[in-house]
Amino acid sequence: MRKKITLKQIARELDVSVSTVSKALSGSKEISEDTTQKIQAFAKLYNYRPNNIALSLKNRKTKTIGILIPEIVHHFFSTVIRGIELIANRRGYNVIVGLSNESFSKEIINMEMLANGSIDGFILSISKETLLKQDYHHFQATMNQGIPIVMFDRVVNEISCDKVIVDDFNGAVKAVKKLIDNQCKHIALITTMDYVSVGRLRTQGYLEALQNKGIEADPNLILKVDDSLNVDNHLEDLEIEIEHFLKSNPNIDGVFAVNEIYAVTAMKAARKLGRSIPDNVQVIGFTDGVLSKHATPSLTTVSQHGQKMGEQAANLLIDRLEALDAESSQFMGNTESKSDFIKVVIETELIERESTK
Amino acid sequence: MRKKITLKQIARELDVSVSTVSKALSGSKEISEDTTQKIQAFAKLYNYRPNNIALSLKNRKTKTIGILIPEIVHHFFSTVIRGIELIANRRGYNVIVGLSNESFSKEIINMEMLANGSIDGFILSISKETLLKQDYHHFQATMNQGIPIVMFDRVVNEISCDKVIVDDFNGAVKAVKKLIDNQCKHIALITTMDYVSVGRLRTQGYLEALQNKGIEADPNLILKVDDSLNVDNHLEDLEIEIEHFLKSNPNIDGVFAVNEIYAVTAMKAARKLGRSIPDNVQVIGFTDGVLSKHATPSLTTVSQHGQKMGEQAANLLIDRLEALDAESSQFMGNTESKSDFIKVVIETELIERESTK
DNA sequence: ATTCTTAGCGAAAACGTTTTCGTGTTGAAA
DNA sequence: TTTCAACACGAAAACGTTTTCGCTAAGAAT
Repeated sequence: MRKKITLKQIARELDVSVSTVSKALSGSKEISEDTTQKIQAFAKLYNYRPNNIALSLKNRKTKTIGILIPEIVHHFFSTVIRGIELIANRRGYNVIVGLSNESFSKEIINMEMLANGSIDGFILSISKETLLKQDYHHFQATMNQGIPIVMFDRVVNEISCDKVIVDDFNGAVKAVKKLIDNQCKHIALITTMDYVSVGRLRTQGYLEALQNKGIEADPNLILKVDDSLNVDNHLEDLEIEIEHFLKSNPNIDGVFAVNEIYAVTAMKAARKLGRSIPDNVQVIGFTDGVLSKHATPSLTTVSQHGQKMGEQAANLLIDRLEALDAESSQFMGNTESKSDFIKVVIETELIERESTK
Repeated sequence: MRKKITLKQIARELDVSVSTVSKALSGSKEISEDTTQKIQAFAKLYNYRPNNIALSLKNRKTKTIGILIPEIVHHFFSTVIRGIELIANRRGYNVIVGLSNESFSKEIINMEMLANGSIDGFILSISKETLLKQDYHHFQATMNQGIPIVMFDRVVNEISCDKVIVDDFNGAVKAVKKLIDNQCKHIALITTMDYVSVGRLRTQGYLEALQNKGIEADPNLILKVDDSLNVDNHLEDLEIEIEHFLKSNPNIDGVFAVNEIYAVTAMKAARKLGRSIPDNVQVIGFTDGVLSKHATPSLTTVSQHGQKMGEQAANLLIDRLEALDAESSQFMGNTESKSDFIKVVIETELIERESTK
C-alpha cells in the first residue's frame, strides 16, 4: 500500500534539493554523474512518475481532448471515438467523453464542465435539439476563450472552426445512381426531418441523382420519418409507418434509406408484403454498421468511414493545439492566427451486398 | 477573445487580496457585504469559473473516473459507458476512456497513463489477452497505490475489488430451459473458447439446464469458435463454420449462441440449408443489441442490462471514493478500511421475440 | 596572489486554488 | 483612559512540477 512518491520525498530521502532531483531525472548535465545515477536509481526503485495534474497546472495544458457527442450507443459515433482515441493515444493525448443525449442544456453543461481547464480542445457533433434551436453561442464562447473546436458530421455554418464531414450529398447520389443503373424505375426515399443537416443533404443527393438521369421525383415516394420521439417506443410505429408506405406505393422497386434502421425495417416490411429482395425491391442504406453486415439479406450501404473521420478530427485538433503552442512560444509576432479553418470531406464508399442486384 | 480570468486578476483589478476574492466568492462571512457584492458582481461579469486543474492539485482528487475497456465499437460496452456517464455526471464526475483493444500491453500503458494523478478510480473490463496471460499485476499495483478499481463483466477472482457481473450462468440456464420447454430435443451450443470467463459460464449454464431436465449433453452439438482472430476477416469463416456445423448435425432443432453475431449467423445458415425459423429451428442469443431487435426474424435474447451494469459500477466506485475521503478526514482511526469488497450480480432477462415459438 | 571560469547545486517563482493564521482597526465595555 | 472582542482583510503555506537565477568552491589563467 505504497502511495505515489513525489519529488519532494525523493529529495528529502536523498538529502538533496527538489530542483536537483527534477534535473537529475530529466538528465540535465547540470548535475554530476554521481548524483544523477543515485537519484535515477532511487526513482526507479520507488517507481516514480511525475504527477500529471501538477504538470498540467504548470504547463497550462492538459494533453486531453474533450469529446462531446449526442449518443454513444450508436455504431457510427463509437467508430468515430475509436478513431479519435487511436490518434490521441498515439500523439500522447487522453480523451474524456461527454454525452449530450441530444439535449441542448446537457450539451452546454458538459462543455462548461470541461472548459474550465480540464481539456485543451473539443471534438464534437451537435445535438439535435441544438440544431433545432439554432443556438450556437456556447460554441462561440468556448472558442473565444481560446479553446479550439473541431466539429464532425453534424456541423453548422454559423461557427467558424475546423470541420470533418462526410460527403453525404455525393454518397446519396452514388447510391441512387446505383439503383437507377440496376433498372429501378420507382425509387423511394426514406429520410428524417430536415433540421439534421445530414438528412437534408442525403435527400438532396437523392433528388440530384434522379434529375441527373432525367427522372422526375415523385413526392409520394418520399417518406419523412419524425424521429424526434424516443427511438424505443418508436420502433413499432416505424415498422407500421414504413409498411403502410410501401403498401400504398406498390410500384416501388428501389429504396434508398438514410440510415441502417430504416433500411432493414424497409426490407422487413417489404418481405411481409410478399416482395422479395433484391428481386422485386432493391434496398440501399446509409451508415455501414453491424446491421448492414448481418442482416438477411445483407445490406448494400454507403459507408461513412467513421473511424477515419475520428482520426482526421483528432489530427486536426492536435495540429492546431501544437500550432498554438509554437505560436505563443514564438516571438509573439502576430503570426496571423486568423489562419483559416480547414474543412475535411471524407468520401463515402458504396459497399455492395445482397440487397441489390 | 477573452481568456479565462483568474482569482489573481480579479484581486488586482479590484485592489484586494486573492484570499479575499476566494472567500467572497464562496460566500464566507469573514468578508463584508460590500466587498462580497462587488467581487461577486465582477466575477459574474467576467464569467469567472475556478480552474479545475488547480482544484484537482489542491484537493488531490480529480473528480474523474477512468474507464478502461477492450473495445468501444460494441453495443454492450457502449451501453455500459452510457450508464457510467449518466451516474458520473449526476454525481459530479467526468469520465475519461481508454481502449485496450483486447491487448495486454495497451491495457497497461493506458492504466499507467491515467494512474499518474489523472483519475480517482477505475472502472474496467479485462482484455482477452490479459485473461489469456493471467497476468494481473498491474491491477494489483494500481490498487496498492490507493486507486480503487471496479471491474465489470470480465472479472477475475485473483484480484480483490468491487465487481459488477451479469448472471451469465443463470441467463444461459433460462435460455436453454426455454428451448427445452419449447420442445427442442437437440439443442446446439455455439460458444467461444473457454478463457473468457463469460463464455465459460454460459457454457456451464447450457450444460446445467440440460442435465436438470435429464437430457444428456452431446459433445457433437457444441461448437467452440476461435475468435482470437480479427473479427473482420473472420466473418466469412464464421459463416462457413456454422453452416458446416448445422449441416453435419441435421437433427438440431434449437440453438443457443453466446452472442448476437453467432445467433444471427446461425439463423442465416439455417435458412440457407432450407430450415425455417422458428418452425424447424429455434434460436436464442445472448446480449440484447441492435442486431437482435432488427434481425429477421427478430431474435429472442438474454438481455444483460449493460446500462444498469454501468450505473451500478459507477455508484460502487464513487461510493468508495467518497468513503475513502471521509475516512481520511476522520480522526484517522483505523476505520477498518479493509472493508470487504462488494460483488453485484445483475440478473438477466429473457426477451422473447420471433426466433422462438 | 589575484581574478576568472566553470561545475554542481539550491532557492524561489510560477501555475490557480483554498485555508489557516495572523494583524490592524473599530467600537464597546471596564 | 485602558482593555477587549469583533470585524474585515491580507500573508503565506500547500498541492507537485519545472525552470531561472544565484551562489559557492575549486581549479585555471594571469
